[in-house]
Amino acid sequence: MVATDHVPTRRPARGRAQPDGRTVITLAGPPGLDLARRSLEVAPLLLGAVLSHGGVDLELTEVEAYEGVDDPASHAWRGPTPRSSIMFGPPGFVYVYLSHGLHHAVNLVCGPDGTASAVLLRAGRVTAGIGVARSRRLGVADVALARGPGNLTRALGIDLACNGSRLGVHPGATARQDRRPVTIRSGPRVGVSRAAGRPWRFWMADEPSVSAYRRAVRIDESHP
DNA sequence: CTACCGATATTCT
DNA sequence: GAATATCGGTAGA
Repeated sequence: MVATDHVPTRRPARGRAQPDGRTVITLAGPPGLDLARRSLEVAPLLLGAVLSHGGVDLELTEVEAYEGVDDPASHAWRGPTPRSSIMFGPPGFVYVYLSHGLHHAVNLVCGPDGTASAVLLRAGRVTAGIGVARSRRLGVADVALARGPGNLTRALGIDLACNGSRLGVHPGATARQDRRPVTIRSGPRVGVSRAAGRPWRFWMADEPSVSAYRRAVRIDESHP
């Protein structure tokens, strides 16, 4: 087998390419959205913001905040590793990881450079490109196209090739199309066993695209 | 509602 | 080398 010594080139996902070859993910958020704030502050502001990639737009309906070295549930808890180092860098970048060998999950890096803070994007409602999203999620009801972090990335065509790419942020380019006031609820994060008591999950009330809560199997309440 | 389990990169010991 | 994991689909009670 003749293999090249070069780094294998991943097939780029659809979307505009950046100079580094990765694809662009954009975010249209509310006025005043500032990813340099800590994730706990940013997370609720992201509800209603519109994330775009791979020909699909979706309105975020469920997110979770993860802090860094102070948050036992964060991948950054034990300090930087090759996987988590992106979270320790400047805000406005994208952290993608592979979960359980099967699903990708996408986070937006927040907080000042040198701190680790990120918001996991858990669910959204598709507002444009629904045909593309359906083709990536065959047989799934529209309301569930981006329900759950793994399904959200699948609907958008986000995978590890997006890890470390810069987010195109457009604050003030809102976001919600209807003017209905949104009720935001918060509660414990999904599938988290350490620091399971922290109510750092935020979602829109009465929103059918929000994923079901699942408590982690193993619970360690010694780190509340 | 709960339980199981696939499948694998990354981290931990 | 072993354990873990920001999960999701399915089966069964």
